[in-house]
Amino acid sequence: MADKKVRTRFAPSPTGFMHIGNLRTALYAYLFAKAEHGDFILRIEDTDRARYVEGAVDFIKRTLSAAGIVPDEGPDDIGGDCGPYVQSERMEIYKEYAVKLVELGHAYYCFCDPGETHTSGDFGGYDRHCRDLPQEEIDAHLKNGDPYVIRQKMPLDGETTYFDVLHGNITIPNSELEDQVLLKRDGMPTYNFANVIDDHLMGVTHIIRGAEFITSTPKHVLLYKGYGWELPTFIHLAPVMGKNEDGSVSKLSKRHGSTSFEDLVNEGYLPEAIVNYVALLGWSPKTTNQEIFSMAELIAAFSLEGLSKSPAVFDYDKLNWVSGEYYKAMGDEEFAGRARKFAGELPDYLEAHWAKLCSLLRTRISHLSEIPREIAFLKEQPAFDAALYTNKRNKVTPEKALELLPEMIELLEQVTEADWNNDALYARLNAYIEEKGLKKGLPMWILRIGVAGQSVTPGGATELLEILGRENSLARLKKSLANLQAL
RNA sequence: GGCGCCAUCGUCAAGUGGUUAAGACACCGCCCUUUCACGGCGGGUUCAUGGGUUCGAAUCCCAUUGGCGUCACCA
Repeated sequence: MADKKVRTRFAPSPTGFMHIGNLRTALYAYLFAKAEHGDFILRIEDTDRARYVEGAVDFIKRTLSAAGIVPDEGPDDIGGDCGPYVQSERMEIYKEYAVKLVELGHAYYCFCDPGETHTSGDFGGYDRHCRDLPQEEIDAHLKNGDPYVIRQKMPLDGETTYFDVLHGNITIPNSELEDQVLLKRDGMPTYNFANVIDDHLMGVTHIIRGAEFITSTPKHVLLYKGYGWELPTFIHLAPVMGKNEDGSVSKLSKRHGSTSFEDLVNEGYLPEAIVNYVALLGWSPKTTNQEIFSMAELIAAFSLEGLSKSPAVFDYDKLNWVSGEYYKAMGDEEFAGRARKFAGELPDYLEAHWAKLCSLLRTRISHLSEIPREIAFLKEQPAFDAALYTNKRNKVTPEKALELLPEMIELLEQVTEADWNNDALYARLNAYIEEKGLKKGLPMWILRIGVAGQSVTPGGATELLEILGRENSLARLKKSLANLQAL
């Protein structure tokens, strides 16, 4: 038999932000669909009126778009043949199918008040009070317009088994299954019901979702069977974890830091880099050791076999590395443009040398929000300890600094404004170094510390001199010398 | 607690009965170098524990332990 066209879906509830775990689920569903030349559907599961967040649907669409995940079908302008793609707009459909399931004998009306206790001793769930109500009683309630819910009629014994691509056969005793509500008192379906109806009606062939649904899937399976529908293929993804202060791990959440796509973008991580990293969290390519992937490359490399069934810990170190790789591969001009708004207010001399500064920053930064810290010393010369003039390899000591700094200041004062650039300064200093028979690292170190005031800097001595400008540099050096002499 | 899922370096992971147990991040060392970074080279650390099965087990089975999930008119 010819394989049906693959259709996957991402079905978020509109809660206002895109958690990294959700982003990964969406990404895998998208990658699989595209790898199989199938369709990827976006469906909004907004059946919980209490949790609805205004504008959340647009937010989800914008986020997916920024991440490069493009739905083939979905709400509003996205369109498609299986709409509407927002569950709150499909209420008549759920009602119709719920009633149908009652007729099929796999569901029943329940008139119990939600406030009443209806649990039985050894069984934790609903006590099935209304499961076998006489038909006349049901009709009377209905005729009377009494509020009701529709519950699923679970098998009382036996077990339910289904196949999961990652986990193999999963079997749950039916005694664990509650007669769950399918249609709520307000007419809205529950997740467990709407999900099945929509996945079937929308022709979803592969359900890719989080592992938290493993134990509720038998309920879904019973629903499919109740209607006589073909089962989709299930793929339950292991969760994304975060590392706690004490070294333990738990499901990734706010307390682990920035854990939404939006947060990460705001911190200056490239969307492509985030997607790249997240793809590798719980999946690895089968035929390559490649680490850096474009979306097209991910699609080409993706297969279900590469999915991991154990939880993965979100690692900022590796994200930083991936992100750094993207910036290293980026052109100077594009980097300068993206980086500018992270730098804040800049004095004129830095504004003038922004391009140059960025070329130094680009290879030593993992995300853009590191920039203010990296360039703070350029805005204002930090106070520093003379001990910074100490470097073993270059034989640098504060005494040496005291000796050479005056000479170098004198030499630099002879350089004109017009010649004040990296190459000319370097040539000038080099001549001085050769004349004195010094090791290059010695005076350069002293100069760099003197002008920067900190041990680690983006760029070497002459590069910093150029960026700071003649006047500023000389002022800084003189100040550093004065401090040194005062000791 | 019942039920279920998971278990290879600190982290992401390859591995599907016979390997010196890949690779990447991080870490350490060396080289390069006007610092750091980049780049190059090298290094240490891993099969949770205990039983089986087998000539042989990270790979199969069982138990233990641990982690996680789930038990809503939330999704």
